[in-house]
Amino acid sequence: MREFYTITELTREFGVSTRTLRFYEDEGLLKPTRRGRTRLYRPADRELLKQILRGKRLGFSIAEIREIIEMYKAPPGAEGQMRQIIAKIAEKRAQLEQKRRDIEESMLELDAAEENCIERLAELDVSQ
Amino acid sequence: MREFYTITELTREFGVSTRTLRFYEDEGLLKPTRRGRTRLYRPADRELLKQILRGKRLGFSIAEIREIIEMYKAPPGAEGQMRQIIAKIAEKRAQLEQKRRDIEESMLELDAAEENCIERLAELDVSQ
DNA sequence: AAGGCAATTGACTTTTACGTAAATCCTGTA
DNA sequence: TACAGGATTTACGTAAAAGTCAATTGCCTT
Repeated sequence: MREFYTITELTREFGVSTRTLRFYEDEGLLKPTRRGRTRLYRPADRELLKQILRGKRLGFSIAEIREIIEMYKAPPGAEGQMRQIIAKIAEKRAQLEQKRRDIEESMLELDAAEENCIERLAELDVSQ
Repeated sequence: MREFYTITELTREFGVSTRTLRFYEDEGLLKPTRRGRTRLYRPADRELLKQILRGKRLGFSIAEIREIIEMYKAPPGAEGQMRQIIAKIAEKRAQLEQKRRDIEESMLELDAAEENCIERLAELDVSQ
């Protein structure tokens, strides 16, 4: 595994702009190290970016994604702290489960629409 | 099944504002009938609203949702037309499948994070 | 008929998530 | 050393998706 990625390497790999990566940094989502002023992303940063983009595809806002990330990297704190995080995890899981149900229902609708189309095609064929 | 719903009934049922419903109407997503100037939503409009909100939860933009809706209500057209719609359906299905994969990966991460928390709690217990 | 309340319209504002442009700064190469 | 090509910073711009506010308007009730 490579030690570092430049900003443009990541933009090419993931199809995002440099502006986007810098924006995520401003928002506290990414913290690449620097050589002088130029950003160097390590494999861990790259994994984090993957997580961020997954979150985006699922419709989470930057604020929500930040919340998740900070949840993951919370330091091993006191018991109350731990229990809070566990509660947050449960909440996120519930959101994902809702999305999962939404997907299944949407899939069913697509299936119905497709069958409809196919039926119409068959009718067109017959009437020829 | 009721014949009509008022705008506020729907806002209460789905937790959206009247402004939102009017906005969706401006955007061509909903077309409630009218009694005078006041909007009356029929069960079909209510179902459509459900679809819209599902789409929103999954992170689709208004434009994408409009595309899906118009796909569903496309008139039975010529063969080429039908094949185009089928292609669009396949595309949407692929998007949903991507989201499904994203959810599964996110779930795994939540699982790992939770186990981590539980482990730490156990350690705290022991050190007491 | 007057008052009250919900609904409508229209205009302006806000927030989010970047895009875009300009000026500056390195850095390797010829 | 000159310079071309990226990278950075700063600042302003913008599209999407509503929120908010104000002025009416219609309808019911007393």
